Amino acid sequence: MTRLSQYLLPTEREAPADAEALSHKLMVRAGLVRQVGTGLWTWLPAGLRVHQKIVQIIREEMNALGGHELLMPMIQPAEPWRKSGRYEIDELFKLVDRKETELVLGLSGEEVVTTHAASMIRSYRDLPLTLYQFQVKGRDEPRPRAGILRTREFLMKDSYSFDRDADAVDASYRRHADAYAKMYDRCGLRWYLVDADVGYMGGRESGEFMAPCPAGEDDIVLGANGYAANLEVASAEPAPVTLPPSGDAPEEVHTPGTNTIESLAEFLGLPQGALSKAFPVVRQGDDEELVLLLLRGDHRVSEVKLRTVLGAGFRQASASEIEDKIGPPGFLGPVGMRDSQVRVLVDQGMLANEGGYVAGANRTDHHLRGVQAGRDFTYEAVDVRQVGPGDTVGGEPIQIEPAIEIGNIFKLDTRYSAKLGARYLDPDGKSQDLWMGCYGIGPARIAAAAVEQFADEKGISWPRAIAPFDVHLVTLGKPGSDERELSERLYAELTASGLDTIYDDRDAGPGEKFADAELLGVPLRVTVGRRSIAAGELEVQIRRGAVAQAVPLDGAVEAIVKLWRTLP
RNA sequence: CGGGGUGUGGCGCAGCUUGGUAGCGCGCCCGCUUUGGGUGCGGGAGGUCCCCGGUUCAAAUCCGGGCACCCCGACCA
Repeated sequence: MTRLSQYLLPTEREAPADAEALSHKLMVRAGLVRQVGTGLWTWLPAGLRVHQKIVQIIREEMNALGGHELLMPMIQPAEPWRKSGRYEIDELFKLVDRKETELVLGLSGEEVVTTHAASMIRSYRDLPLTLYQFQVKGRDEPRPRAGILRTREFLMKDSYSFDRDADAVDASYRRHADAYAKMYDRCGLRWYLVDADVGYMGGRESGEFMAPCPAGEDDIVLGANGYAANLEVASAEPAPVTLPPSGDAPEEVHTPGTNTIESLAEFLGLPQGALSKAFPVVRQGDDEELVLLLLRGDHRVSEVKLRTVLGAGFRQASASEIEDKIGPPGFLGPVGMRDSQVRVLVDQGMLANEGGYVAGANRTDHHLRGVQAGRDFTYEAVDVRQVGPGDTVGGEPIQIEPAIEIGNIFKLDTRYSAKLGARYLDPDGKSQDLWMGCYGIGPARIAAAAVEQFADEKGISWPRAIAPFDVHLVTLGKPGSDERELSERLYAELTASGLDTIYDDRDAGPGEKFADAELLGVPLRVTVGRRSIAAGELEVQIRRGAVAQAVPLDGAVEAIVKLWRTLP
């Protein structure tokens, strides 16, 4: 029973002044969510219905892939986090109880589930196994933002697969990817599965599910033949650049005061792409190493790709390190370095063009013209460039779109099982590490993405599978009127037909009721007014596109049910 | 963590420069009115002006400290 006169749906005419993202504004205005503190939100009744519908879709698909639901605690002992090496993560909420025991708020569930696996999974006969839960996750985010999009506490479905070996992990991973595809399709979203960095989860391979929309925090790169990748890791062919011809050897030129790419390009009258940019970086770790990275002057470094290439974190080299081993900052190049042992990495975006680049001469106010990799210096080719507009994949220009991350899947392999001692006996009776995968999905982000993707100037337009209600019944009649009597009957019949119906029986004007209905975004609006009675029909409006149609009163409920089934 | 901004009734805001009994629109309550796009008229309720301290006869306003929240960046399964 959902009569608006007795329901909590606090709609607002104006968005909170500090809201920026469309989903943030609309979800607050439509009375779906309310803020409690930075990154902390309450789901109000109508919003919770959306959330629960999404949760149910996810649950059904998890069960269909053979997953078993369980529920693990959100408050967890710190010890397994120390063992896994994740206790130091800044986002991890740490707490201490009255006995001074160290605890954490789970930001995901690997530590606990792997601890369980260690004690409960003994034999290859117990495998494969997939466990999942819906549990609140806590994260001490450096910057919560955009309403419900990045919060410090949120419900997440996290699942974990346990297998015998790498091939079996691949199969579990594939099954999850397929299940996720079904979930997003059922939720009515536009989405992509993209290549991604593994981040602090660690592991061999990961994929991110991304819903394109303006409020997206990430950028995704889309190209020909289904190419899709997070901008952080994307690869593409750069737009070519015309280089001046190279002579037999580099030629030194006097370039006073040109210690930036812009000033040098201007001084020489060349495009920035004809210059080479030098990045001296130090690979971090026990065996720190200074490396010189070269990139086309008009290209940018992807820090994520560089980290992958180096196999470790890195930092900018200090001025003294640069002076010591390469040359004067601002005029660095691969030829004539003070220490010829410095490794030179060349981004492959530089290698595709004929001719010679301009590079620093390792001498103040001087550069070299006509420098060619291989001929003039030895190098390793790498791909560390951040792709950009104008690049191509398979000959077609790429597209770059902002997107919300709505799910993530990882092949963890033995990264957690080895550290937490989760092992099984194989058919030969030998003890082996368990092979794992983990898979996360956030219902709140699916809701926000749906709002972003389908809203119009009047409000939200939910995909029907996750709408808070199926039908929004608006009565324009006063209590006691014929219209009201008809509305009451329709409300009962619609509800009996299985449609979740919200009934606007408030004592309010038509404009207000229509505006609220459009803001809330229920897929079908049924209006009952004097007109309806007179014409013997109802006005039924499809929210998406605001298309109205007349439905004869006779058999109206059946017609509405039928129409509803055709909606996106 | 760096930069910028904001805290005044449920929401959106003015007032602060130049100290003097706190205001507007919307919403809310009551009555009448209106009933297919936030109708009109009348009456009314509601505020520790973020907090603490200071200056002053007097502080929303000036000074000091703190807190909260937002945006950009860094960061971010």
